[in-house]
Amino acid sequence: MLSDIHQDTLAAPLNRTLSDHIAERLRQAILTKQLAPGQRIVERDLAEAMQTSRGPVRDALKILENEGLVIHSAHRGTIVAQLTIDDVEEIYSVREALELLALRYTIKRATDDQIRELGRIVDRMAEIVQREYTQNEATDLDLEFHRALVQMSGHKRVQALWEELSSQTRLLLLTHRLKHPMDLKDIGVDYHRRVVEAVSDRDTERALEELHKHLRASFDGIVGGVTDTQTPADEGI
Amino acid sequence: MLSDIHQDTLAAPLNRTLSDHIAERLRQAILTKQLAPGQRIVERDLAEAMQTSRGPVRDALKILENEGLVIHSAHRGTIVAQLTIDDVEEIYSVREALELLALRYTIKRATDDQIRELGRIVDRMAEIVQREYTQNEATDLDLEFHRALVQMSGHKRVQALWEELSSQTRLLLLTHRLKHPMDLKDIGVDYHRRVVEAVSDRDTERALEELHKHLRASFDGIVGGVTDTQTPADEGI
DNA sequence: AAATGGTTAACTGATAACAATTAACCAATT
DNA sequence: AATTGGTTAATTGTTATCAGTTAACCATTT
Repeated sequence: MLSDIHQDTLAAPLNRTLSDHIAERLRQAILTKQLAPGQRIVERDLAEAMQTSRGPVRDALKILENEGLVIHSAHRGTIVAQLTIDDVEEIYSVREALELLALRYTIKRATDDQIRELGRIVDRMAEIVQREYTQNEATDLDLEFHRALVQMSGHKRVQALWEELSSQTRLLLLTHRLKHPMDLKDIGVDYHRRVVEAVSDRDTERALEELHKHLRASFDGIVGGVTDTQTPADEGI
Repeated sequence: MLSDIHQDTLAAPLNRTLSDHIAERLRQAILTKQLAPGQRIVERDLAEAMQTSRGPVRDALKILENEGLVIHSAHRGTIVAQLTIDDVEEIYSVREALELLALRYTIKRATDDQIRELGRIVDRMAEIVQREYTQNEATDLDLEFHRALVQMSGHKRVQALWEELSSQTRLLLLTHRLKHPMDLKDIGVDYHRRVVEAVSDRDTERALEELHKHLRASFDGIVGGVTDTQTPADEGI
């Protein structure tokens, strides 16, 4: 019988190409600061380290370049991107524009079931607040909420652009929160809850307003009081 | 003397790599419908046609994939993208979100000189309206205005994302306008003029409103009355 | 006739070798 | 001392070749 075959066996056609693997490993290395901002990435060395050839490595670097995690210039090579305070503002402003647009579509298109799913993500945030949690967990759950919101819009281009930005977002959130641990109650639960309620009521204006307030608060929490906009984000925030 | 050297000699460091050349030629081929939507692109054949090897061709295809002009899936190859009415709505909604965001920054940051430059683009539109002009010229000038607006924002990420979208925008504008030629007065001059005036007055709310009205009118001009959202844009609009 | 299974041709994914460019270094010059 | 010019090592851009995957085709079976 078909149903005897485990779901995963069907769902995983092992379609991922070698470039995707390498891109994922590199992405993790950058997010965990094993590769420092500004550090040079040499294709041959990386290929050797990954036990592969330069072709897939070049493809992987192209992927990361699109995500803004590395910067490439012709004949000169590739370096790990450095985020300045200006970049943080850029990332947040674009994120807000994309998420507000997505929200309009989500309110129009999401089923009640999907919106309940959104509520369950917030419930999980409320749960882990009660016990021990790492900033890593908190950030993942935070992003999971926003990703779900964008996914439910059904807007393919917004989804794609948001995913491109998400790596940079995660990088700057982690960078900041590891230095200045935050109470998840402040950054997440309440704001998110209010967004879900407005979406559930299909109240577009209120939902847009709540999401705007949340993102603004999150942004202020990161750059609060910083004036030197040229300093790399590692030092400056 | 330095000034004896012609400007172009300095400005063109011949930095463009082969991949960029191929991407540009392919882009033109797609925009001029020499490559039809849905048509398969075979790497080896393209390399031969371009008198080069598959490496640069693969790089070029990655660039076009980012711009949404082609679609690639692993082991199966690359095809020229087909735009449906749904895609047109997606492109316009994202464009609007990005351009409205850019506009806020442009009003804050652009110098009076830059704003006058914007006015001169509108003047050129007004001029060619008086004489013969092709839909191609009209579309280029239209996009040039919006590009300038986005460039003046100084917002690197919005600039990059807008450029990614611009190829698709140009494709759908040309596709439509070649079938239904439009009077440039309707699509451009007046709307653009009002945006420039609002920017010149540094009146953010009015500028946002005018740009919104312009984009909405442009969108309606394309999809007006179409209900079958799945039909490829070539047939449907 | 429709569905299944095996076979093959076409094509992409990956590797390895070669060519072109850059940047660092040092000597010579102003 | 700063600038220019040539030289070289390191690294990327490009080409050429091999390996793995897909999809079309045809024979076979139900």
